Amino acid sequence: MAYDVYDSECPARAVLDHVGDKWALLVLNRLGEGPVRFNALRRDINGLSQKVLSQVLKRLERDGLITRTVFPTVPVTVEYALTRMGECLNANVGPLLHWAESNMDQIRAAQSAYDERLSEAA
Amino acid sequence: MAYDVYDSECPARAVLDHVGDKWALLVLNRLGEGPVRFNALRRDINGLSQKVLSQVLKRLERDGLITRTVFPTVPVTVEYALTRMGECLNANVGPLLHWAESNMDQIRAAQSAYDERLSEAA
DNA sequence: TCATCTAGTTACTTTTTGAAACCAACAGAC
DNA sequence: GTCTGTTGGTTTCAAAAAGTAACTAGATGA
Repeated sequence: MAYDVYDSECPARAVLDHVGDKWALLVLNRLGEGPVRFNALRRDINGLSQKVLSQVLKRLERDGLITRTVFPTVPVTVEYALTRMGECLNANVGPLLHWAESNMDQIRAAQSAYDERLSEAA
Repeated sequence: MAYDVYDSECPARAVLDHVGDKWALLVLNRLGEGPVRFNALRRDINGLSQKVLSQVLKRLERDGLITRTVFPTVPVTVEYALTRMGECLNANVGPLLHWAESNMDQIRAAQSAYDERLSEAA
């Protein structure tokens, strides 16, 4: 393996900086269902601001993970979609998000137990 | 599905905030190879500061993803290891990091192409 | 004429991050 | 004895990032 995410100098780390980001994960996953327009992404992903969304989209486009298509409608509409490489990545992202959703009960139990142990110790 | 990562009010989003973090991904993945001590993690994961590492470890421990074991040696040693749930999560994290490493060539090509298009347009 | 839609950008504030110093407690070298 | 290095952290402070809200343009509908 020529690339190593554990090495801060390795370009793979730079990509991890883009991909290992909660907003990027949500955007990728949302695009996995098909092409989506800018404002639709913003509305669907609760809490995502326009500024951060446009930054995330630019990074993902630069990395070749998504495409940006402008339609000359009035007003102009812009559609974002996964590239083949983006789809390939998303195949690994989906399980991560799905895992979070399906293990929440166990996680919440662990958090409660942890907090209780802390307050007992104090 | 009772939980929804797209909803900013959902606890699943809070967990995504912990898990969708480059440092947490690297820590989890490193622990996937077996228990590791604090300073070993810090040394192995290039660029990770003590402060951030201790924050990440606390969050992951609270979420029930890792265990923290103190050995009364001199000086004291602390070992971190994945719980069963952590291992389960890591099964989804590994492919993500591996994907980044094995697709770097294609990503770098996309970045170069993107940058060239930008400079041409300017 | 005023508000609304599109997809962003810009300015400002607040939060988070990262670098470095510091802590205690002990072992071994000098 | 005291200087260095080890352990696993916490604290402090400056810098970077993120969030909030306002603003852009150009056409549509009320």
